[in-house]
Order: sequence, then structure tokens, then C-alpha cells
Amino acid sequence: MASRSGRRPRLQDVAARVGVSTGTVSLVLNNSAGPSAATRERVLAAAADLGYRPDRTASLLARRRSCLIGAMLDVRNTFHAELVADLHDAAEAAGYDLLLSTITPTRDSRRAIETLMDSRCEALILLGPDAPSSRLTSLGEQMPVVVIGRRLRSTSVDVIRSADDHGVAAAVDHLVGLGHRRIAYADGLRGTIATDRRTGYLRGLRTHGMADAAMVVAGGQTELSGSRAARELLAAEEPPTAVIAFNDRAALGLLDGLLRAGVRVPEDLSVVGYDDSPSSQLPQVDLTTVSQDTRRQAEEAVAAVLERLDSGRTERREVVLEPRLVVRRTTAPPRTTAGLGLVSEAGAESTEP
Amino acid sequence: MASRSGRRPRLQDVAARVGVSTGTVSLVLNNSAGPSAATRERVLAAAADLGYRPDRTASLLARRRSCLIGAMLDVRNTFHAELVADLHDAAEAAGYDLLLSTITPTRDSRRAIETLMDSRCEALILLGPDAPSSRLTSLGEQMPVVVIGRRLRSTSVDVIRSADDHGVAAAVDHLVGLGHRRIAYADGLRGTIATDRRTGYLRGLRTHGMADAAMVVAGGQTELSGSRAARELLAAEEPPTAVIAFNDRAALGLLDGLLRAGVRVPEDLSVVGYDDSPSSQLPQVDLTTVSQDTRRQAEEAVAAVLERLDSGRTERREVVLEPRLVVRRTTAPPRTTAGLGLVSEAGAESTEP
DNA sequence: CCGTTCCTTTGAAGCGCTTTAAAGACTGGT
DNA sequence: ACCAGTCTTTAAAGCGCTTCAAAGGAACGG
Repeated sequence: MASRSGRRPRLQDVAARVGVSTGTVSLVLNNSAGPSAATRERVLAAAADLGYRPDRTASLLARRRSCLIGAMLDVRNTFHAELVADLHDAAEAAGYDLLLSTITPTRDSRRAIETLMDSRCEALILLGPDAPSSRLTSLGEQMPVVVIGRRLRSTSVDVIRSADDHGVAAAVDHLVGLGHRRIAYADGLRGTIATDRRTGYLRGLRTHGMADAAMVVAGGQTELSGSRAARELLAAEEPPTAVIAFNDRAALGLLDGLLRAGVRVPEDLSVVGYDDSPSSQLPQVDLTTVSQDTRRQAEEAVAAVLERLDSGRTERREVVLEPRLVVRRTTAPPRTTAGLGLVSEAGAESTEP
Repeated sequence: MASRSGRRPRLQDVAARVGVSTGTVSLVLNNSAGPSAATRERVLAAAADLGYRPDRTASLLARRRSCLIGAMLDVRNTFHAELVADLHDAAEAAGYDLLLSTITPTRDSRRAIETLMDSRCEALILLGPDAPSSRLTSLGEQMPVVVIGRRLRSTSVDVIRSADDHGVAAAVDHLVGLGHRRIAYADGLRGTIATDRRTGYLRGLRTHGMADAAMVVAGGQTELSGSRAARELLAAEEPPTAVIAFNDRAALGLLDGLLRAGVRVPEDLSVVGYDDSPSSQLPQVDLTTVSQDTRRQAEEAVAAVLERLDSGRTERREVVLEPRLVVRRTTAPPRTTAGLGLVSEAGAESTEP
């Protein structure tokens, strides 16, 4: 029970109390070879007694290494939140600590990264950084850098991402398998991720010889964009029987918009999201979506860092994880009679790939 | 343009390049009085040239102060995310940096706080900490601690929170004003916050002489709990004409459940949430809710810290902000004829506990 | 030309901890 | 009793930066 409410105890204090040198105490506390069992015990007791906690700042400085991995995220992004939790676990299991730095509307990635570097992080894990690839590359030349979730052409930065195109293509397969022939896609606007997913959609259709049926509506990455897309879909001359949204948030907005317009899901229209976010798992939402397996991504990211740091890997590495379609209750075969119930007819039944 | 891809440049390096001592460089870089304009310029140029960045670890150690404020949050809580963004702004404006530490399912608040302390934070801002008040109090005796969002009896910890009871009471006032007489409340289970809001509900009713009409249904803090509550409400013998949910997430679940059951909001039933979260602001949701003003809370929290740190305040302080009702489109006068209009049928689906 | 003042700049002492060469303390063999 | 060989413990040199007393110079009045 510490209590000497003055300053916090220092190495010096516990050394004095035991009657040994600070060096000995340090060795004991770090579990290094040397000190005898007896000394160990006394030191440990004294440290506990004083409530001693090493000053990380000082030990980082003295130690060659900081054992700190910096993670840049957008704290308002729920997907990042999930990932960070997993990163923590993975990093800790490897004996590293995670230092967080978020971007905010008034704090860009440059600033967030600087904070991390100034704190002596040995490596950086960047979640969906918006920085230009050239900057990331030069960063990667200074220290190990892993980018999660974004495709990136770079000679120095490791990338962990999932095959977004495959994910969407899988969704297309699933829908086609159910009998859908008019499948729309609510786009995610700019960004490499959006490009990949759109590509997956188009490629998926092509696989089934349905390239002509492509129907891409403007979208975005938030609920709002989803509800806008809903309006556009409902207004279409020949509405689709299924729609794939850029991500779950957009899908949620889409669902909301449809529901309010009296369209039933999945009876009238099937909806697929992307991310398998917590809200897509709600029983009332129960959205068919594509899971990115954050846990695995986090582990791969930490592994990539460790390989560079501890095993001296230097060549670049890219891990592309295969996303997994999670079928829930927002997808079903199209109604044989009509699309939205207000369309002539659908390309109905059968034809499995 | 640094490039000497060896180690990062140190104070020593820029000093050598300019031909002055490290002391001088340090003074210049910290904008301290002393160095002449000419020297300043040369040092600055050299530093920029070398791409020098001070090693924060070292300077924290050397400096008396760290100018670091630690913030503990739950990274998966969107409300916290909002707050953190604002805290960043407020802290930076005051010349402090914010160090983040999150709790996760496998990382409790004790651990999160230790990380912060080990990093020499001068003060702690804890977002809705679950730690027992006694532990927080003893923490508060060691260093300035501000708790945001949670009521707390403590002799040492500052508290910034909003008057949750008033918030809910205001919602009741609003509904009563619209003509509602049967107003339900979907509870938030355990916790001081939940207690406060429930109290506000009951007190609000009492104010209008409607204490007898209290109708509290089991709830929770997530969408899922909201949808459960929806079921319970629909099954009630005499369904309410309005319902207030513990928070926006629960309200969203509630809305979803109601919508799916064919209940129209606000025509058949008015719904009020709490938090004014981003999703409540979506045009398609447009939820009447209670705003907590995160920006203001963040500013007050940082101000409280500064007062202790820089102005030597020692007596405890509690700031209770008045929440603000944000009326949107999920509330309207009750239909004069009946409650849910389809009670008979809805009630058919058994009564779930 | 010298003593003062006022500016600048520097040297050196830390900040609290790690690390390693070397000193001490023992053990046992001869 | 002496020396090699083992264990323990310590002293001291940093880690990179801040800080401040004190030194060095320039400027100026007498």
C-alpha cells in the first residue's frame, strides 16, 4: 500500500529500502538473470510494498527498444474499434503494447502518425489510412508499417486486407443462386475499397453472363447514402429484386428507407451488406453480409510487424484474406410474380450456376 | 529532407550541423528566450533540413512535466468516440496532448489506467468508468482525475456529467405537452446513469400528476434490448401512446421492432431516445432525442484538468450540464381514438418475459 | 582604456531506468 | 593456505533532451 502521497516511488526508493543498488532492483524487476532468489524475493516485496511502478518513459529511453506498436485509427469508425480491440490482444500476446492515435475531423493522419512516431513506436499499424501511397511508402522506409484494409501499391509497406472483390462477387453468386436476375449495387464512391467492391460486383455478374444487367446506383458509406439509394431504386423503371450495398451502414439506411416505403425485405427485395458489423447481427436486422474477420486481420498485422522487428524480414508482404459471406435473413428467392410487387415480372425461377 | 536512413537525427546532430551546443538548439526548438534571431533561424533551418523530430520520450523525462492527459474510453462506444474527438481539440488548444487507452472485453479499466499512468500522464479523463468509486477516489488522490458522464460520490474526483434525470423529464414534459397520457419507459438496467434516467422519468410523470401511469418495461443499452422492449410494449394490455428509451441505440431497436410489426411512428406511437447520436440524426430516422453536448463536456473536462494542473485548484468540482431535448419527427400528438390501433392482433403473439 | 550591463551561448547536472564490465564473495580442489 | 572458477552485486556509463548557473562577448558610459 503506497501512501507517501508525495511523488511516486522510484527505483532508487525500493533499492534503498532493500539495501541494494538500483541495478539489482532493475534486474529483478525485469526478470533478468543475476540476482539470487533471496534478493529477488526481498526486492519484489519492497516494490509491492511501496506500490512501485516503473516509469515507462524512463525505461523506454534507457532500453534500446520501446516494445510499442502504434496504431492509427478513426475512433468514430466502428469497424476500426473492433479491429483495435483485437489488435490489443494480439500485440499483448507478443509482448508489445499498443499506442493509439486517432484521426478526427480536425486532426489528420499526418498528425496522428507524428504523435505515434514521437512516442518511439517501433512499428505502425494504420487502419484504412487516407494518406497518399507515396507518403506511406516513404514512411515504410523508415520503420515497419502495416496498412490494414486498404489496397496499396508500395514497395515498403505491408498490407493486410481482405479480397473485397471476392466478397461482393460471393454476394452476387449467392443472389444469383437464389434466382435473382436483376441485382443492383449501391456504390461506395471514391477510394480503393469502393473500387474493389464495385469491380467484384461487375465481375460477379459477368461470371454469370449477366454483365448487361449491371445496375450501379450512386451510394456512399453511411446510412444516409443508403436511404438515398433506396429512393433511387424505388424510382427505377425496372426495379431490381436484390441490392448489394457498399457496407453495412449503407445497407442499414437502405433497409430503413425500404421499410418506410412499404417494401418488404426479403420478400419484395433482398439486401446484402458488407462488414458483418455488430448492428447487422441484431436479430431484428439480421442482415446478410460479408464478414471481414477482424480478429484474423489483427493477428496477421501484428505478425507482419513481428516478422520485421524480430525476424528481420525486409521484403514487402501482402496478405489478402478471403472474406466470408454470412447469410442471414435479408436475402431470399425473388417473388416469382414480380419484383417490387409493382413491376411486370421478374426473370423468375431456377438456373443455378 | 532527411534520408540518412540510419537512426533518426538527434539533438546532437542538428547542434553539430549548426555548430552550437545542444542546449541552444533545445532552447530554440522550445521557443525559449535566449538564442538570437540569427541563431534561431539557422537552427530551425538545420532541424528542418535534417527532418529532426524531438524524441518525446526523452523530453518527457527531462522536462518536469509531460503535458500529457490520459483518456480512458471504450473504443467501441460511439458516444465515447465523439467525446474523444472533442477532447483532442480541447486538450490541444490548451497545449496538452491526449493519450488514449481503451478498455476491451479482455482489457479492464485497471489495466487501461495503468498504461496511462505509466506513460506519465499528468491527469486522467475517464469516460464512463466502471471502476468502483473507492478506487477512483484513491486514484484521484494521486493525480487529477475527471470522470465524464457518470455520477460519482467521491471526495477527490471531478465529475462532468449532464443531468440525465432532467433530460428524461424534459422528454416527458414534451410528450405530455403533445397530449400523451400513457408514456412508457424502456429501462437501461443497472448503473448510475440508468438510475438517473429512470428517476427522471418517474419524477417527470409525478410533476404532471401522472405518477400512477408509470410503465417501466425491461430494457437495456443496445438495439437488441430495444427490439425486445418493442415486443413487450405491443403485448401490453393497454399499450402506451409514447415510449422513451434509455438511449438512442435502444430507441433504434425499438423503432425497428415497431416498424416491422406494422406500427407507425409517430402516428401510432411516439418514440424518444437519448444521446443525439449520429444515427438518430439520419433523415430517415429523425429521432426525437436528448442531446448531451459532447463538445461542451469535453471542454469542461479539460478545463477541470487545467484548473488543477495549472491553477492549483484542490477542492473537488462537479459540473452538471443541462441536457437539451431535440425534437425531431418520431414524436407527435397521440391519435385521439386509440393507442396502437392494432392492439388486438399484436397482443396475440403471446407475452414474452 | 576600464568597469558595467546586457545578450548569447555553453557546460554540466540531471530525469529514472537499463546494462555491462568489473569487483566481491564464496566454493572447492590441491 | 592459495588459486581458479562460480555466483552476486555494484558502479558507472549512457538513453536524448531540458535547464540553469556561469562564462564569454559586445556595447556603452565614464
